[in-house]
Amino acid sequence: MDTSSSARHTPETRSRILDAAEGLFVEHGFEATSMRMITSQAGVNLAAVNYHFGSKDALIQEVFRRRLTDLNRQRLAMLERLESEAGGAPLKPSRIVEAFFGTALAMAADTEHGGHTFMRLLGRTYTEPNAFVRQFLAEEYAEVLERFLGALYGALPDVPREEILWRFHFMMGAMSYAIAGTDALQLFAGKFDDADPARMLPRLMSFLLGGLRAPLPDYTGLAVKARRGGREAA
Amino acid sequence: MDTSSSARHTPETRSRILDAAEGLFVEHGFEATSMRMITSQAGVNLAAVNYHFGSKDALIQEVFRRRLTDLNRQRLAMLERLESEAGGAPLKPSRIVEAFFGTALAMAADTEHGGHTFMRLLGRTYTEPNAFVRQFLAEEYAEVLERFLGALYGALPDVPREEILWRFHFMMGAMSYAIAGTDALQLFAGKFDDADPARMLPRLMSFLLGGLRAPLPDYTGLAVKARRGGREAA
DNA sequence: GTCTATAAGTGGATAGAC
DNA sequence: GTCTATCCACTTATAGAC
Repeated sequence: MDTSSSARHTPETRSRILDAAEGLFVEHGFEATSMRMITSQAGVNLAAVNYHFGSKDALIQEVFRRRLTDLNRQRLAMLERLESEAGGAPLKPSRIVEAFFGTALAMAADTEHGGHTFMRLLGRTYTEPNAFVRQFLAEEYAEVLERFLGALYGALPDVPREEILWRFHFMMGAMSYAIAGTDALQLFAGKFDDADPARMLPRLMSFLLGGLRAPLPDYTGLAVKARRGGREAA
Repeated sequence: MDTSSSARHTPETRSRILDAAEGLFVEHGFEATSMRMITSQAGVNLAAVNYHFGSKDALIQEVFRRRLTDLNRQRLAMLERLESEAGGAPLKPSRIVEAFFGTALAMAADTEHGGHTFMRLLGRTYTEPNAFVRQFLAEEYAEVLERFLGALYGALPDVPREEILWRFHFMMGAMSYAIAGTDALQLFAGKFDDADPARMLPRLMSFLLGGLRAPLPDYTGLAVKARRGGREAA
């Protein structure tokens, strides 16, 4: 944000800190990453973080804002292009899904400029315990989420909105694991022969669309009251 | 609350600590949860954790082991029952998926004995940065994962194993978000009208099976280079 | 803008009384 | 097994020199 001409002498310190923080947050999480780790990784002085960002929390926020603004702008632009091309007609669900998740996967495929690192971080942060981070993320996402859900409601008029909502949520979970799984997860470690990022998009898209267009669930036979305790053996 | 006023003997100190830790880990994460928070929530002395478990890391491990052993035993028992019922014939994919994810959702529906709390924690922990936690989880899951993947390979002989592997991974992501989403996520906050846990199983199952049985992705037009590990699927 | 030094506080872990 | 009192490594954040 600081664009004063006198600050020209150290133009990199800010972004060096952001890059270092991004990488360390992915590797260790927010709490386990100390200011000392960040500044030493970035090759800057310990006090620089507080000078440039004010606090650790503000730094975390800026790590997300810097990339998320761009990602969500891309998403909205893509959706608007689809809508103007369709000229009032309902969009194909596959195009909507691709506009939302394809942009994310494109960013995740960029290993050179930190996009991959960031998307791993983002995927995990949806379920982040830190309340302030979740709150901030929800605000950053509010508009784009509203727009894409609205587009899906229009594209799938026969599917109850509640189901679309849940399925969109499931899709976000699948995507997070898709990105995390290529290198972060130990669970499937050594099992994947083919983790080519270029194949991830068609791979994930098939799965997502299959799930989105699946037959609606059958709720008949469910007790009205929620059952609890899975212990029972019929 | 206080059961005995005379003797401060608390034979259940261990489990009180485990319960408190489980809840606080979900709410704040491992790093942000201090021993002092845990012991004060459990109503026991600070030193009790180190006496009973040895260290904070060992406590974390025990929080998982206590429930995961049971969950995975249920899963394997369910799978074995399916296999013995089928008598050598290949299983239906839907039954396999239900055996794995249905047991997890049943545990997540149990809000009274902490199952719900634990499943939220578990879902997040697959992508946990803490290496020691991930490693431990991978070991706990090794057998059950091997067995269920094998069953799916047999049930879907025409689908390349690599695709099944990825899709299973996607399914786990969807399930994690399904469980987390009912109360942890802020992103969709206020949007869900119907978060009835009893409806979650059919809801999620439709999505998962739709994704698992989706048409295979079309890789034509993608560059074949940049593959690692070298094994080519025929 | 960058640095050193330090303040003010929290973390996990333990020794030793009971 | 449970408790108190404590150790000290390590945290974020800041004051003030350059």
